[in-house]
Amino acid sequence: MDEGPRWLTDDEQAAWLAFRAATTLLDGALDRQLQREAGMPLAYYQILAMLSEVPGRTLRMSELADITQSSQSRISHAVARLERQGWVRRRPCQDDRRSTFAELTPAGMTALAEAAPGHVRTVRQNMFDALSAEQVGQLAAICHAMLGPLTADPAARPVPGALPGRPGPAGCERD
Amino acid sequence: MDEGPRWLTDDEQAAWLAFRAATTLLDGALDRQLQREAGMPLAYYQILAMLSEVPGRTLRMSELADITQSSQSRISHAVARLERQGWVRRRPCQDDRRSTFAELTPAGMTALAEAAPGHVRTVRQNMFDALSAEQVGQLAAICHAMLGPLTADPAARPVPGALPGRPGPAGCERD
DNA sequence: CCGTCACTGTTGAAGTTTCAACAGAATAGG
DNA sequence: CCTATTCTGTTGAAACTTCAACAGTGACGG
Repeated sequence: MDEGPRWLTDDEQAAWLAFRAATTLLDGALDRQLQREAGMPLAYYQILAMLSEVPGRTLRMSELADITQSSQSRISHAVARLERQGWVRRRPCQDDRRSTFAELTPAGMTALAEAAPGHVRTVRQNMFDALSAEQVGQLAAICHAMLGPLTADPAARPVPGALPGRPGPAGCERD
Repeated sequence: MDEGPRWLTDDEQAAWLAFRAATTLLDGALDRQLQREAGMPLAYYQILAMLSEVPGRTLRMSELADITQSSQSRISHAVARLERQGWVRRRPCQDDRRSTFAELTPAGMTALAEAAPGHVRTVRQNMFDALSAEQVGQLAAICHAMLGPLTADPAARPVPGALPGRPGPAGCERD
């Protein structure tokens, strides 16, 4: 017989509330700082950041969606806006004509370079400056433990149809 | 002379990426589960949950905004929708006619009670089941450490000029 | 009393995300 | 070859959040 849900213990409840408060406030602080000083929301900054760290500064739309833990639709809308702003350019993929490349433009690279210091400063102030080196390690371990179920559970992933594992064989080569 | 921003160390960078991924995926999983099984987003569930845990199941709008770490505008829109749905009722405040009470209705209490088990199950599956008791304690300590700067920095709070402490005895000491 | 300022909450528009439906292209099978 | 299925990405509408402006109320000082 099912006992009903196992509610959270007092310790878990306390951790949960603190976790929710901290992540919510941090997200808001990062978003507001970037909007104010760089004119872009955090989600768009992360798109530019991911593109900047990849050879050719180019990724397929679906790779971008995977890396940023967001849906294809969201990426499509976001890249459309970043393209209007001149920070990203779309290019067709020759090997697989279903795919589209998103490429960071020089203007986008500049915008990212100007936004990065303020962003890192905000992350430091609200997170790492308050943590010991030991706590940083603990946090990494905790987050990796969470990523297990989170990446295994299909209901936890943004796009319903996606398989648990990555597409596997890399299809497209860039440039 | 400014050294430029202090970039993240490799350890910090690794922790940061894992933290971002874990919190983003967890948020999405919780939101999708509630939307699917209870027809409400996580933010609205939390409003109902906060109201349910308070004597009289009633809070002022601004208290609700503080507790849920959200803006007054967001609460106003959200309560408007919850009211249309019959889960919350607005009542005028006699003592201070600027204020408005938000009261959880019996229907809202029922909806919350039906949504709670699935929500707790999702939290367990994606978080606490993957963590040891020791890690739960570490996480709580880490989040409390982050809440220091996050609640101190006025730029980190949703509404500019809001009070630093909730029911704090010192309240608003500002001149 | 009056004027000024702070506080509370609402509103509408703009921006972002989600959702469902869709189209084009690759893939597998008969 | 032909068809069905899957993959990739886009689109428009609806939902949610943010932002700026606003109205009503309370608090304070002259």
